Amino acid sequence: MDNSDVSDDRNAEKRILESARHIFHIKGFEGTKMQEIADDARINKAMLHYYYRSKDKLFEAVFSEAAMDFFPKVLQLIDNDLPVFEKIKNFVHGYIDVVLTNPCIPGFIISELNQNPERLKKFFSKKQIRPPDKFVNQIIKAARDKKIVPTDPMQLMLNIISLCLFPIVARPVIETIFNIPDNKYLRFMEVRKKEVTKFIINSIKVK
Amino acid sequence: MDNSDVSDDRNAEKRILESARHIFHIKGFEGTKMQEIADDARINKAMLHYYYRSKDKLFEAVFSEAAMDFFPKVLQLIDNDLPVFEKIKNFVHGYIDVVLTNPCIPGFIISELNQNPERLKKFFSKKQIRPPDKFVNQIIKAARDKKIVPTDPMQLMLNIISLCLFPIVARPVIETIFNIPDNKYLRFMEVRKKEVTKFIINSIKVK
DNA sequence: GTCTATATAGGGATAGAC
DNA sequence: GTCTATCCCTATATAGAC
Repeated sequence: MDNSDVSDDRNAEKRILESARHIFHIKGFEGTKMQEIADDARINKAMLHYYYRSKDKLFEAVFSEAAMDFFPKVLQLIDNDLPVFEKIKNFVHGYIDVVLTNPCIPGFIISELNQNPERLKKFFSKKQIRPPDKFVNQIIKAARDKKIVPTDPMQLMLNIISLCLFPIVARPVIETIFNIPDNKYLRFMEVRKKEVTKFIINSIKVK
Repeated sequence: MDNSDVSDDRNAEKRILESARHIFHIKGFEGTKMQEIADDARINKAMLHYYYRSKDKLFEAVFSEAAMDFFPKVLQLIDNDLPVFEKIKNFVHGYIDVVLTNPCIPGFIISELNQNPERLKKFFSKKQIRPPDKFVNQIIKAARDKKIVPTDPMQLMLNIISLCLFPIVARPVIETIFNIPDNKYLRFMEVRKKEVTKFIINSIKVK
């Protein structure tokens, strides 16, 4: 079946960005060839340069888009008014869900940032990411009220994110050493949502 | 200062592998150019092909070396006869120490494996990595003895590894969003060793 | 806006002298 | 074993017709 017409009614510029996104996310900057993007968008290679002057510019568009989509979502899930244990459950479930809809993005961002750490600083100075004040205050207050044990909010936040993201970023490694077949991984992450939530709350809750 | 002679007395083959390791670890397969390796090894490009027929072969050497160095160390630290809480402390501290001596390797392995998941399967079938039986049995027994809460050993192991590795793999991201200057990161990881140990033991310990 | 053709450079690999 | 020179292909980018 050929679904050319389905895509063709969106304009070329959008199709290019879509293909670029798809391929850059999987193969990274160096691994991606302009020809491959052109083919995927069913368009001529020259068109890429017509719309986005260079490979760098096209990559920049894809990268900012990913970062802009990614960081605010963490903040939104962690920096709200839910009570602390509910918030943690909600974060773990919600965050894993969100990431699983675009499972390549975290690895893409991390890997490209290791190549070129300046990229993020440039991005952050433009976009101004604010610190998670509500979360920080909430953790300090919960400790004062003896609901949780004294905890550095930033270390806790890093723990939560590590537990959610690492299994997705390192998926191929984990599939291999834990011998999980590819088609069982989603199910594994479903189970993991509950495990991680329990693990975190267990650790900080005062009993 | 020129330290050519210091390195020159080791033979070319070793120097090449050393440079290849260094550059592949940082830039990955696609990002690495043979010329750059040659320059770094202060040797001619043709020599690379003389010793290691192709870029693929050279990469293969570097990758297996990294994997062979990396996976057994996890096993050695987690699958021994220490008592459970001591083992966890020992693992977190020892593992972070080991990884920090080669901080690029985890990201290198993860990222290359996302590009080509077959690589690890090939490697594992050769090298035969055994499962961490001692650890698994220990966790089951500790739960039976009510020393820890009932815990899936594999989920626990994944939790521990996530907490240790993610902050190293995602270092540039974390430095930026937590605003940690580059020269403070080692200190941050020192603090983190204790935090993570506490966090894990707190979570599973029966009080 | 879209295509073909082509310029230009870079990168992997080899031939062949020493 | 080590070097220079070179082959050949691929990749980014542009020129110019339509």
